[in-house]
Amino acid sequence: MKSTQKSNFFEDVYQVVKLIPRGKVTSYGAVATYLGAKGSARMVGWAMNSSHTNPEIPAHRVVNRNGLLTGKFHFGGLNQMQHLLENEGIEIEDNKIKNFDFHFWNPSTELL
DNA sequence: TATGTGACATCAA
DNA sequence: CTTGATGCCACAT
Repeated sequence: MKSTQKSNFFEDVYQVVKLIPRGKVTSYGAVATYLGAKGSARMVGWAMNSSHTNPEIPAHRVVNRNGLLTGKFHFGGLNQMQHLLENEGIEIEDNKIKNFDFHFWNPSTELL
């Protein structure tokens, strides 16, 4: 167990993000709290940064606590993230998700 | 071992 | 409304 796995933390983040239903979004802090790393929302963002090696990670469904698409600059195009979200039925305005509360998917509550 | 960094969160002014 | 500062934890060098 030293060469087949990188870090459970990243893996856990990926698992949770991949479990996000279509048309739903979550926040870094929510995922961090669910993983037990409460207060370490940055770690989730870090994991997302590595998610580039994991094409199965819908990172576009992970936004900051304000529903703001802070990470869109890391996508291929600046509109890529917004387009993906809009494609799932989520409305975006000014780089921010509208009805964020409605689209919010809390792993600690929904996933359990 | 120590230092720097980060797609955040939260508070204060 | 905006900007600045601080805390947090894991990873890279």
